[in-house]
Amino acid sequence: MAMTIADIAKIAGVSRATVSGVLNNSPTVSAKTKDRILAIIKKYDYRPNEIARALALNQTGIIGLIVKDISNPLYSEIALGVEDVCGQEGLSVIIGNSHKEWDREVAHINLLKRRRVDGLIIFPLQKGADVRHIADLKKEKYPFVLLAEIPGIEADLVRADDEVGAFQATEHLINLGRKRIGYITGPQSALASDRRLSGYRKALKKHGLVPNDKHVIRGGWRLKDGYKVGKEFLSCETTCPDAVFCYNDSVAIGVMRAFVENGVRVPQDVAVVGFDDAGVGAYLETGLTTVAQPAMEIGRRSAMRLVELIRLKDNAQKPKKLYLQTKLQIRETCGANKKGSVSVQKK
Amino acid sequence: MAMTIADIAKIAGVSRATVSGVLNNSPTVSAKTKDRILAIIKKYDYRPNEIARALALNQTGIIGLIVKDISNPLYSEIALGVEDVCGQEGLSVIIGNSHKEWDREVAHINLLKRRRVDGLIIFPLQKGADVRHIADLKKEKYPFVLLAEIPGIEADLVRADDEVGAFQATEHLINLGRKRIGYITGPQSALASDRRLSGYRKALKKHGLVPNDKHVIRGGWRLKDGYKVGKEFLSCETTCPDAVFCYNDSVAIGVMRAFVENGVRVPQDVAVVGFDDAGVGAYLETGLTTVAQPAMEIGRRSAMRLVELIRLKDNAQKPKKLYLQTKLQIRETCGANKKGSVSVQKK
DNA sequence: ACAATATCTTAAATCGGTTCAAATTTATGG
DNA sequence: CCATAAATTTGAACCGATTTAAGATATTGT
Repeated sequence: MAMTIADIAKIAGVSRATVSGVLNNSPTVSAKTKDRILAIIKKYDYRPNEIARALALNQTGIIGLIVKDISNPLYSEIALGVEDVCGQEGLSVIIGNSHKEWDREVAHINLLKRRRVDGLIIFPLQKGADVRHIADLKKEKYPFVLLAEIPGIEADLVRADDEVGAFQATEHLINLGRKRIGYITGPQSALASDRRLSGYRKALKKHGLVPNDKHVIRGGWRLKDGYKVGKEFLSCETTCPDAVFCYNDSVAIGVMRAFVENGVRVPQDVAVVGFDDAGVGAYLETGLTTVAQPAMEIGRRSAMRLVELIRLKDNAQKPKKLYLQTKLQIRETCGANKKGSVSVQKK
Repeated sequence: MAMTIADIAKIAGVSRATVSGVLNNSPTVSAKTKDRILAIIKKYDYRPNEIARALALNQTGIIGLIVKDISNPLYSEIALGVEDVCGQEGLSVIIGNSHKEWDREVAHINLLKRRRVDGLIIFPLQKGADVRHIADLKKEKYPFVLLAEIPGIEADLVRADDEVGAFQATEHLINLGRKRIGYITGPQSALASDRRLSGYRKALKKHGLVPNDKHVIRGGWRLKDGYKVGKEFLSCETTCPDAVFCYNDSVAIGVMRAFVENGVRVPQDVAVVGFDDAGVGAYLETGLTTVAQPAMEIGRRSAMRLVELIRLKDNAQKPKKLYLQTKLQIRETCGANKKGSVSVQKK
């Protein structure tokens, strides 16, 4: 088996306490013994057992991150940000996928609590779900940060400012001279879709455009949802919009496909704007203009906040809510002219 | 603080050993006391401390997964597969990003060893790197599975069968009547690129086509690498290929972009095939034909193998190497006809 | 040189579980 | 009813670290 602190102590002819002192560089151990023991530790390649340490210290140095699906670029980039910050702090990250299933979300949280992780970052199920497990976290003062609001629960939160993002996108379309701007919503359960709708409406209002109910259509989150709505738009010629703002990029691509198939040109006839900028937009022949989520930054900031909560211990203070700026990524589906050279994304 | 096994024991009026027996449903504890204690556990919402458990059992129920960058769709899908299998086994997964940096890879492995994770799945740096840390794992009989070969180290491995994948893609191009088929390589350090080149060559050979050195060009892994090579191809008209097989999808998209910009039509003038099928191909206007990596399956199988290694304990047996089948995903850049009413019209 | 301090080291308790030989209780059969 | 076997339960050691009061050594001032 691996070396233990006792082995090192015996070899060095000191007590375990002294070795422990060296490991945690306590100032009370003399420089001489410290160096001597350090040398021994190195020589025998001794690696302190973090499990034993965690038990004694009552902290694991591990946090949990629960997302719906790590293979979704949005979440994986969030994860990257989380891991980045945590890595710097010496924390490890356990990832759990809820797959949008309540049972799995609960099971993951329970397991992570048993593992005594120091804190949790959770992208929770939202509307209509039983959220007692989250409420419990709060009651137990377990450090955690949410990546999406849960109605009825006041907790630390980090997310993109959807409303402003949507507002800016819509305003951009208006400034380009578009008059009949449509919005394709996300799935019913997505609060973010409601907020984006709200930003969209505010922009119309500000510029004196009258919202047309026919232009707000329930969509979804997949390409085919957008495609379907695109066909719908085309069927009623009189009200066909000259610009479409979409819940996300997949929907935007779907709606574009429907348009293009029917000879409707993007952006000449209809401009299109997506949301998320989740990796695809830049690869399209006609680059997709989209509201970029600061996904990496969401990950980073939520991790930083979580670290704060963990350090604070006595977190009696009020939860902080952080709304990060989106960035309108202008490409060819509206705004930018098609250029003769590749626009190479940095990153 | 949270309840401990001692608290439950006291409440139930039994010893800690008995409660422990209940938790691990040992057959020696009577049904009656078992039910009674179970009720108490539920009532007080007692959650056993997995840290203490890990210390006593000398196993953590955690595994480590080290990839280059979790925000890369290929790796995030692998991660999904790993987490899926591990979840079923009650294992948690710690993810570490090496960012292609040797230091980080080593640091992650070291930390995970200190955390006494039960095993590791590693996508390692390859060519030219110091791999002693991996060799050490083997020496210490630490259970681990690699997702890419390391020259000189015999270890358990799960990866896609690049060579066969490349062979099939190339053969497909040949069967479509293409005669001058090019290959754009990946970065120098990628062993996978060499294997794909080899598959490509075998296919040419099998069908009696003479390989042309001008058609194998060093590329890279980014869109702009492909774009650059595309321009190169175009500059020497006489040797311009009528089909290009690319190291990955990004390169394929880059080369397509170069072609399209110069009025060369895909697939009519030049067919293009990518590799990976990492999420983008299906979203393009002209769907990208590509060799799909079984990423999820790679994750699943590597996790399954790791679980085996962990269970086996005495893993004196020979490492197993698993090469998973790729799948040629035929879309419009070669092979499939564009679906829908509109054919590929110039804009 | 000696008492008073300042430095360093250690023994033992603790964290919250598991394990197993030994002790206790219950069941069986003659 | 008692001896014996079978079924349960328990006490104490253990996993590998940290922590702190107390003990040991070294240093200082006079």
